[in-house]
Amino acid sequence: MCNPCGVQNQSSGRRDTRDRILGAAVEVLGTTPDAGMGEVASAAGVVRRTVYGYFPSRSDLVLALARRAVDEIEAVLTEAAPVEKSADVAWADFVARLWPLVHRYRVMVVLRRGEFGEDIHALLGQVEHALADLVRRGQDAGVIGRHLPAGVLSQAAWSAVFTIADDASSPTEVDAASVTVATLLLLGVPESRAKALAQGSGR
Amino acid sequence: MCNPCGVQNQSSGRRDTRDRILGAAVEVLGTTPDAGMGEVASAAGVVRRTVYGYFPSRSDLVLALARRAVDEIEAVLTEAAPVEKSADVAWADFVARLWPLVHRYRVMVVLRRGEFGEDIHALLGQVEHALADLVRRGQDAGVIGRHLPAGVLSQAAWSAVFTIADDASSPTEVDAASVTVATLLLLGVPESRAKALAQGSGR
DNA sequence: CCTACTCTGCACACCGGTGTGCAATGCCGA
DNA sequence: TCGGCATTGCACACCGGTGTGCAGAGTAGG
Repeated sequence: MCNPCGVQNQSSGRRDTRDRILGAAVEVLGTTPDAGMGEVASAAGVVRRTVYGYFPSRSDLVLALARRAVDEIEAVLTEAAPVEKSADVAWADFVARLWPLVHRYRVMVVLRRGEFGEDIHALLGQVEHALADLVRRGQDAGVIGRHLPAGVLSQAAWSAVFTIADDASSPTEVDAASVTVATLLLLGVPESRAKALAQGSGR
Repeated sequence: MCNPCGVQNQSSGRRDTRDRILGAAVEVLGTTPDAGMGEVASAAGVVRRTVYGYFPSRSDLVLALARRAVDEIEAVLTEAAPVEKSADVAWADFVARLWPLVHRYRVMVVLRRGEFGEDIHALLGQVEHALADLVRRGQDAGVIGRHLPAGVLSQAAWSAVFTIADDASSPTEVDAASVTVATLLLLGVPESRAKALAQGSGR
C-alpha cells in the first residue's frame, strides 16, 4: 500500500471501511452539501473508486446516510419522550440528548433542499411528524403555547436547535441547557419553568 | 417573435427585462438553489441566451440578487429600529415589516450554504451584525434574555422567521403577529409583553 | 421606411462530476 | 507460500451545465 498521509487504515474490514466513508460523508456533506464523491473519499482516507465499491451511486450514499441519521434521531426521540411523560419535560430531555450529537445531523437539514429533497423529506417526515404530535400534546395539556399551530411550532423549535448549533462557532460556546431553555421559550413555556426543566434534564 | 406560452413581454425595456430576470431568480433559486441559468430564464419568460446578456455569469446573477435583497432588508431594519427605540419594540416592528416580504429573501438563507457561501455571507454579515447589536442592546437594557450570547440569539431569532415562513405551507396560515410573538418569546421577552408588542406593531 | 436595439435560436467548446472497467498492488489468513 | 480480498490508480465514456458567437427576426421610434 502507499499511505503517506498518515491516515489510519488499521483493522480494515468491509463493514469498517463502509462506516468510515459514511462518517466522512456526514462531516463533509454537513458543511458542503454539494461536495463530490472525490471529496468524501479523501476525507475518508480512501480513493474515489473505493467509495463506488460500497455505494454504487452518489444518491445511494446520501440516502444511506439519511436513513442512518433518521434512525438514530428516532431512537433518541422515543427514548426521551414516552407517552406518559409531560410534553415539556419530554422536549427538554430530547434536546438535551440530541445536542451532543447534533453535528452529525446537521447534514440532514442541509440536505433537505437540493437534489434529494423528495426522498430526504420522506425520511425526515417520520421524525417531524412525531415532533408535531408531541407539541400538540403539550398544547392540549396547556404546557406549550398556542401562538403558532403545532406543526409550524415544532418545526421552528426543531430547526432552531440546528441553527444554534452551526452558528455557535466555538464548539462549546453553547451548552445543552442553554439550547434547551431557548427552544422551550420558543414553545411558549414560561421562563421559570424552562430554566427548571433545563437543569433537570441536563443531568 | 414567437411567444406561444402567453408570457407577457410588453413594455420591454432593458431595465425592465433585467428586473423580470431578477424576480424570477428570486423565485426559482429560493426553492431550488442549484437551478441552472436555463430554469431561471424560462421562469422569466426569456431564453437562456438572453440572461447572459444581462448577467455575464451565473455568479453575477446570484450576487446581484443578494446585493439587492440585502439592501432592502437593511432599509427595513434601519427604518424599524432607530437607536432611540427600545430593542424589543424595534424587533417587533422589524419582524412585522419583514414578514410580508419574507418570501423574497428566503433565497438568501438558502444560498448561504453552497457555492457562494463566502460572498453571500459577507453581504448578509452587515445585516446580521446590526441585528446582533440590537439584541445586545436589549440584553443590556434588560428587555431581552441572556440565555444565549447576543450573536447566537439574534441569529436564532432571525432564521426562525424564515423557518416559519417556508414551513407555513398555506400562504396566510400564519400572520405577522404570530411570528412576532414566537420570535419575541425566543428572545426571552415575557409572554404578556410579547403579545402586547405584536399587537402594537401589527399596525 | 429605415435604423437601432432587443430577443431568439441555433451552433459550439469547455469543464467538472459521475460511473465503469481492468490490471496491479499489498495484506491477511490458511 | 499461496490464494483471496480490499484497495489502488489509472483508463475511459457520458452527461449536464456554463459561457460564447453569430445570423436572424421582431419591434419601437425617428
